[in-house]
Amino acid sequence: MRSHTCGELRKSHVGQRVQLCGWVDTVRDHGGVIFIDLRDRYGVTQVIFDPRDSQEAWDRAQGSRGEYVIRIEGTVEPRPADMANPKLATGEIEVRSNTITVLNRSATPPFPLDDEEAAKVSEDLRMAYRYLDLRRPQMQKNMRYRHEMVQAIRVYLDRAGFTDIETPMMTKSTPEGARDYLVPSRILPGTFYALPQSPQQYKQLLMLAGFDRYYQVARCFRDEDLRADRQPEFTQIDMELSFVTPEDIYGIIDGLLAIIMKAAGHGEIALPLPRMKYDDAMNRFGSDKPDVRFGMEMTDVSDVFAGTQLKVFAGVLAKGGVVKALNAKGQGNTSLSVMDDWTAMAKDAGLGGLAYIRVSPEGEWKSPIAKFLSEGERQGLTKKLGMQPGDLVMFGADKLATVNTALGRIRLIAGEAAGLIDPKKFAFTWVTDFPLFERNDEGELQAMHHPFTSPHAEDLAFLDSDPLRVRAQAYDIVLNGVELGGGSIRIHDPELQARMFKILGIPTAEIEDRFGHLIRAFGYGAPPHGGIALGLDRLIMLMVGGESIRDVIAFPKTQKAMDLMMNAPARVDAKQLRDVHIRLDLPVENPATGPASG
RNA sequence: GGGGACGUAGCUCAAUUGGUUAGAGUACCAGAUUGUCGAUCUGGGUGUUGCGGGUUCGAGUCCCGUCGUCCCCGCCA
Repeated sequence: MRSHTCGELRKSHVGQRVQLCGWVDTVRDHGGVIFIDLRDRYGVTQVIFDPRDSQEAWDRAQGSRGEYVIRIEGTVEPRPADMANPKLATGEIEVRSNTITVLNRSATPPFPLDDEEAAKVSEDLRMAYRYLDLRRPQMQKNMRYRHEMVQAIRVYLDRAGFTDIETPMMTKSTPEGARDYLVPSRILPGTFYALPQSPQQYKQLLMLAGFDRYYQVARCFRDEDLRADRQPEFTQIDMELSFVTPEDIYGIIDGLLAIIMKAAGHGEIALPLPRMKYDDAMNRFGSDKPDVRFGMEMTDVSDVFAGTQLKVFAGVLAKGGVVKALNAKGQGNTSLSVMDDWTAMAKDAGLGGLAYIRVSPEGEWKSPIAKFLSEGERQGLTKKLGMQPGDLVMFGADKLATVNTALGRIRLIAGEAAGLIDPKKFAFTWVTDFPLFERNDEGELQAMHHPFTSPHAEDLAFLDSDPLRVRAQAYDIVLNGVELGGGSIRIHDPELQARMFKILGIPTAEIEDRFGHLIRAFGYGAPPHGGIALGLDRLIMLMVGGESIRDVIAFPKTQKAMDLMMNAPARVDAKQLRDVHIRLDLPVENPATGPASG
């Protein structure tokens, strides 16, 4: 139907007879001559209709409206030099047309389809008409980027000897971790499949099967609450390798990320990517996914306050807590109302409050705590924090973990407020040596990563005596404060795996029921192996500078996990429920509300 | 589950202390217009103020409930 796309005609095509197809972007009717900007995913070309060329074509052009689908035939002509449009790649030419076919008409779109206007439109409307939203150049670009990056990843991994293997979407629920999406079985009444939270066990079994290097662009499902960077279904670049150390994984991912940065047009990055131990990440940045685009690290000032008159700090230190500080350089003029907001945030994060000192340009310390500070403490703080006139210093005092987390959050918003975060910068870091276990709310041990994660060999001695001290061979890759992915070296020894389950307090019968297949498999010669999974949506989001992974997913869900275009989830027929042996037990208060079937 | 922001024309927004017929830009429709490219000019308001209830002489505005979207906390091995 077409000889060219709407993005490719140049001066070199002048004189050629061409056929173009696309959507009407705009119609400019001058009474005589009519201009139509014709758009497809490749670009925009100006088409000119003159009644002297063809009255019939002119009539149809005049009747065309935005988003009509048309096909035109015409001759490529140069534009007079002063009428070229530098905003268009095709701006030096136009197509003089005497033939136009309206392939399809369009209703008036419910919102403007140009990027600038659409950015202001409420997101629910864009989602309800996602197919129109996707017509916008920005969304076309995002989807195209996504495609190109996945292509680059596949080529890279193929060359590195990886095999792409699909694993089941209908699998078995594993009660740890996230809530599962369940699929009822019709054939076996009362039983359910679960959609995979990740292909974790399958990929480990593939190592056992001898597939050496596996990868998959894997869809994963987690029934948890949504965020800007979390969707109930998302995509991972999932991989697993046999006979590897963490170094091997770092090397492969470093190379992969370098390729992706290049494919996204962000140039070369220095390799190897920087690394940081988990403890350092927590102590310096207060996060296991530190944003290392800027400094403003935490400093432990407990020693400065060793004999302090300040009761709050003294009390914390007496109980074995710490006092840590952030110096927001040059932010001494931060308003009290902002400080109130940040204090509320600190309290929300578990601190009793947020002590702070605003240093005036003259060097005067303006602070509710200033009068309690001794000269020695003043000097100690000045020296240790490099305090200068105009600085803002904030303190957190509590248990180490609480202070770290709370000040870590304050660091991010204070850094943002101070304009320290360069949105064009890409700062990667590995975070290594995660703890193997953590305590949950009930005080029980649970696996920080997952129960198949291998402990550090040198920490094995503490596995029973001091499990919280045991480090895992687990690692995350972080970009600009976003967790891009994580993985670990797995346990391949069935005895150690059984020991892990025991330490985690999983009863023997339950181990057999939930993991018996895995332990049995590991009894048949499991190679040492490890892997990693990268969140593809987050990666693409960061590469295209998006605010949310919804920007890089063609058909995302809302915060209530609804698809506003399909109207999913929806009710189903009683017969469908009977087939899968399900009887509904709905809350009584408002049975009429909720998503209607449709 | 909790905290916060928002909901008025197709879209983005305005509307004084609760006060007359709810406006503007844009889109849309009609007409004019032969070099525009955010075309221009003239004319046209197309509205269940998300929904339900309440207070009031009178509600877009106040109160209660509810629905929806977004951000954050919890949650996400």
